[in-house]
Amino acid sequence: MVKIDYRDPRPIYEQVVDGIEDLALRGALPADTQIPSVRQLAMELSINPNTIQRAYAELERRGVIYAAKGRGNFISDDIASLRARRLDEIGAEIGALAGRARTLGATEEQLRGWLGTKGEDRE
Amino acid sequence: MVKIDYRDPRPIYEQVVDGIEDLALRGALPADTQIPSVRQLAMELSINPNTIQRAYAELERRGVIYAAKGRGNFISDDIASLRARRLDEIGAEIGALAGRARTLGATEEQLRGWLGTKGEDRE
DNA sequence: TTATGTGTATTATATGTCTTAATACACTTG
DNA sequence: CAAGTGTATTAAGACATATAATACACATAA
Repeated sequence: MVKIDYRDPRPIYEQVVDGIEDLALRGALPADTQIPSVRQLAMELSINPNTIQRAYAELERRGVIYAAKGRGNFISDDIASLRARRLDEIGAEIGALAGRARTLGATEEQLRGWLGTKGEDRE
Repeated sequence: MVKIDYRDPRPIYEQVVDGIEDLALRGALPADTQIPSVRQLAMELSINPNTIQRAYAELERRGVIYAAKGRGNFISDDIASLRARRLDEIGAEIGALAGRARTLGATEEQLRGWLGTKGEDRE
């Protein structure tokens, strides 16, 4: 479901949040799919249930999952809008990095090259 | 010289490091320019000298400044290579974000648009 | 109804990072 | 020699993270 990297300086709960959000936004977990229970995932990852509880609370706050007391946690409907929002954020990050790169003297060719994979026009 | 933003979740010493590195890489502080002493900058920013000490140690580790005991701290020569390295890092970040954006369904047009300012070809 | 598995909330403890505080010492310069 | 530098050390507090141990309400299947 998710993997924890203990060399990653980010807190565990954040890695869990990002991991599940990633699966949801990519469509790997369709809407209304049930995800592991708090205790299940804690067992699987060998971490404390409270840590998963915190991660799930954050995922619910973000609208990635919804909780049904006594039944479990499920992937939210309307992942599309979450995906769009996330793309906006990524776009803003890329824009900021591009501006910073230009400040340091990067050329437009470099910038386009960093985007990779398409429109490369190699000589 | 540098400004601290207390709403910024990053530690103070890190903000100082990034601020001075930025000034150096942009060329705002030429090579061999003396920067404020540990105690001076601490006074100016109303923070503890130990925090500046830590920031300067990190800047020296990165090669942005060099220290001369009893005299002060100075901007390093060969800022050019540091700038190049930083641009490589930014390029890698942009590449990663671009890949992630494609995974979420971003179009090449979107990606180019996010780079901003040039080659927009607006209709 | 009961048992089991859910989500949820609470309190306590331990650990690590960040920051401040207070010194101390070696070095450079006027 | 005095003042200003870098540098190192020890202590304390605030805060975030994670674990531990419960407790309780709800849903579902036996």
